[in-house]
Amino acid sequence: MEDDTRQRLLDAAEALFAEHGFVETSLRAITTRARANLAAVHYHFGSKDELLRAVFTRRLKVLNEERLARLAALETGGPVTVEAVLTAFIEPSLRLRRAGVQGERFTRLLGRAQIDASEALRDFLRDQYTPVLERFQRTLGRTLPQLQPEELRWRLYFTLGVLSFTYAGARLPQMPFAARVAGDEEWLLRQLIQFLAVGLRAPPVGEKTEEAA
Amino acid sequence: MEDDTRQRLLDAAEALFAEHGFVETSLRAITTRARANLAAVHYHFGSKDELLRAVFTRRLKVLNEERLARLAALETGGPVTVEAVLTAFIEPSLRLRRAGVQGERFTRLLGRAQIDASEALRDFLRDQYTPVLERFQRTLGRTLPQLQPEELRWRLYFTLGVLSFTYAGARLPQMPFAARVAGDEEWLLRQLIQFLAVGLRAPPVGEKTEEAA
DNA sequence: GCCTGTTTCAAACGTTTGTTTGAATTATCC
DNA sequence: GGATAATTCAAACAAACGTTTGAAACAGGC
Repeated sequence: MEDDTRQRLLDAAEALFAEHGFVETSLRAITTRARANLAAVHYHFGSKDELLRAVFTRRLKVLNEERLARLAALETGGPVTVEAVLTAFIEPSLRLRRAGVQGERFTRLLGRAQIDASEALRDFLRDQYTPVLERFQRTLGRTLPQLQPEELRWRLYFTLGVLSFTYAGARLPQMPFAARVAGDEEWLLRQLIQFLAVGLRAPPVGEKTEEAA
Repeated sequence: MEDDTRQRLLDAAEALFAEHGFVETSLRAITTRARANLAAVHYHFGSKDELLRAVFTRRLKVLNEERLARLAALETGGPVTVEAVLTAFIEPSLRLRRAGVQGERFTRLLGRAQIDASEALRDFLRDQYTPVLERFQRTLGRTLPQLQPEELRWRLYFTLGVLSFTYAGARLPQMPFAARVAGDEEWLLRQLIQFLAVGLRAPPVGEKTEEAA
């Protein structure tokens, strides 16, 4: 059981980072939860920052590879719908949620990181995300040729905003959440795709399209 | 110049909290930037937490009151479009951005807080947001009677996700941001409303509506 | 059984944090 | 202008943090 401690540290860190954030989580809280010694973090990972990166690497690599594979598979066929592209991007992460409480914690951490992330982590995440986001944008642009590149980028930005916010599980007053999300990812996926697909497909703004009644 | 220091502290805290987050910002950094003594924070506000609340209160109160006033004004007339409701909610905050660098910092802080917020701040924000969100939901529900309450709530949730993400200014690889947002809030407003309005208006899911080609 | 490398452990390190204190300074009023 | 209150200031406080250390415990190979 040499790297059993390693896994327990990753699990504990993942849970606590997702729940309380990176800086608010102390190494003592992590090692206590993992039933490990305080120095174990530095022995196995070197520093707190590298522990955080390890938490991301463990799941993000396979996640984004699956996304890329799905997007690539789409383009071998004929024309592609917006819904299919969205599904290729969202479903892998949603499947992670379905897989268990640890996966759900990770997606929460992932959503948080998009806004929360400190300087150092941002570079790391950028390296991880750049390939899949560029591919995502390219595929989507081919499906929606009527959009100017800049307009497409903004709508992609909004899309990622919805996903980050939802994954992060931002608790809002009177909002659904706790009751619905747990164990009902199919409903959530359909809601997400329905909302995002029509938004992406909306006619370009150009001039003002409509206004108050 | 008794409460001049107070204002300078609020400005400095607002800027630093928005840029680096609450916990990552030390009182020493704040007081240095505000050209005030370290103890000034406790003299004027009592604690770091209360300083944060004061930063929010200063602008959030008038912001949400303006939103409520606009929504109320809408309902005096006849039928209301989704675009009008969205404008009533978004425009006041976007006007804050337009007003100057301090307003932009505040919206960034506001967007961050929706995800970042610690336990204590969450309760505070809930109290501030509950009235306007309930009103928002009620008005929107009347405009979109075909949506089940739960479906409406989710789409509202997605909407707030887009806004929080955009205000927070989450920097993504290859994403637009720096170039566009500054000084071009009209374009951003139209983009937001175009994207969100069609999403809110999308037909209810009920059964699956479409799938991969 | 001994040796070598890996892993764990308790203890301490130096910083930084939010907060408190009490005196010094400045403003306000009569 | 002297008394009174409001504000500023330098200095120190205890607590918590990430990190380091060096010895103890354990592992597997020969």
